[in-house]
Amino acid sequence: MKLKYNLLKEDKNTKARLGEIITKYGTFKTPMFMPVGTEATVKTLAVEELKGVKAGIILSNTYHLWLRPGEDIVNKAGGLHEFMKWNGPILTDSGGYQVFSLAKPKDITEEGVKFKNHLNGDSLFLTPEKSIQIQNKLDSDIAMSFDECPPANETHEYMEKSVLRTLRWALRGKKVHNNPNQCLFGIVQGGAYEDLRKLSATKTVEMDFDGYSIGGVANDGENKDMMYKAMDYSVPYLPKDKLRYLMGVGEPIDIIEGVIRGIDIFDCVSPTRLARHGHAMTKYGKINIKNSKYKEDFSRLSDDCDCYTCRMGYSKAYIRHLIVANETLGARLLSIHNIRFLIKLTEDLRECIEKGNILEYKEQFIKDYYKTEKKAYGDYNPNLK
RNA sequence: GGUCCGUUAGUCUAGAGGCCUAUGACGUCUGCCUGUCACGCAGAAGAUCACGGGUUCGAAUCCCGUACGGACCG
Repeated sequence: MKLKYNLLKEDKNTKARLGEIITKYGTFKTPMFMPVGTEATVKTLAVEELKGVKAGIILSNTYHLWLRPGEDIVNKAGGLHEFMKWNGPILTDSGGYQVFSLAKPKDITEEGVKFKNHLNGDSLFLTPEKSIQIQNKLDSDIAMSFDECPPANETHEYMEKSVLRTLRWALRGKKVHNNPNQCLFGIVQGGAYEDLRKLSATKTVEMDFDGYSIGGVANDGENKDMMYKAMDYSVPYLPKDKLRYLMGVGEPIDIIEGVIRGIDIFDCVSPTRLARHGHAMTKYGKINIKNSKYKEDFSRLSDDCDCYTCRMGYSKAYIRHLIVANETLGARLLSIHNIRFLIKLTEDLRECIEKGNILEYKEQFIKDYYKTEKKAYGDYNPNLK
């Protein structure tokens, strides 16, 4: 059975929407944040812990599983769900993002992309067809089209060429897609160029995918305007009855801005990577647990957090000790906390859509979060309907 | 008691008269991380080169003495 999206409610004041996804592996509400499980594991977390943070769906990665252990082994295991014992929905990224970070511009051709295996330097070639075939075998619930993911600051000339190629690649992938249990999403590209986002979105929608994502926005963290424009220029052309996915985005404010702009699901490595690097996300900004001021701070990470780490009452001092001592439990406790923080954020946003107060929520969130967060949150537009 | 060896940031260390306002690692401190090449990356602080004297234009570096540590001999 393929996934089904039900639009449950639209916000009166913004483009935010409440929905639900029904899959063979369960149902979850949107907006939703997807933890990233690149190597068929959300780093440091066991399946029980993933359930504990109330993850509705996770993301895994075509590129990594292709190289190791290989899609055939995953297939023999009975597919990705059975292999990793996660019986909830899974989305697989196409490998586009990884490949383009490994490839040189000259190695991107119409046929596909030549690049070096990051594990052993072998020369590899990935095509749209190959990416989809691998994903078919991985047997994820949602496969992503193989797209080119150029930096948002590329020239209009290059971006146009790239958008057109990504459209041709999407069609090629769609033609070979062959897994009745798996749906396939198209990806809108075009950087921050209004005409190209429109072109990319309308042409991708014409191909009639099971859902749509907006890509190419998580390349430049400094420039939030570009990200917001990319959404504003794409979303109007996406059908209301299909899921919308903003790829790679996971800063809390960006999730809020995304939901307000009509996005349903997000993914990001930040909660787990930040955790491994010793940071905890809180409503008052993120904290660096390695800072010496937490040495004797026996309070929990957050007073109103319902994650396992906080419920247990693990203190900042203890978690700091674990991170400093390079003990894996530290990364695990922080990963649990951070993922739960982002999923809870999407739960709050769902409640806001029910109540119709998402803009007030955003204002309050910014006040709290950027009170301590040093990085300034620049101009933003409420993006009213 | 004698002979020899050693002593450089919190720790281990590079150093053989000018390239030393002293190297590197670990530790400490701070920052960064947005479809994971990522338990990673960047930066900072931290040393009167054991102490005192001497040789020399110039000493962490050579000489003498002292202290401390070690080895061997009485």
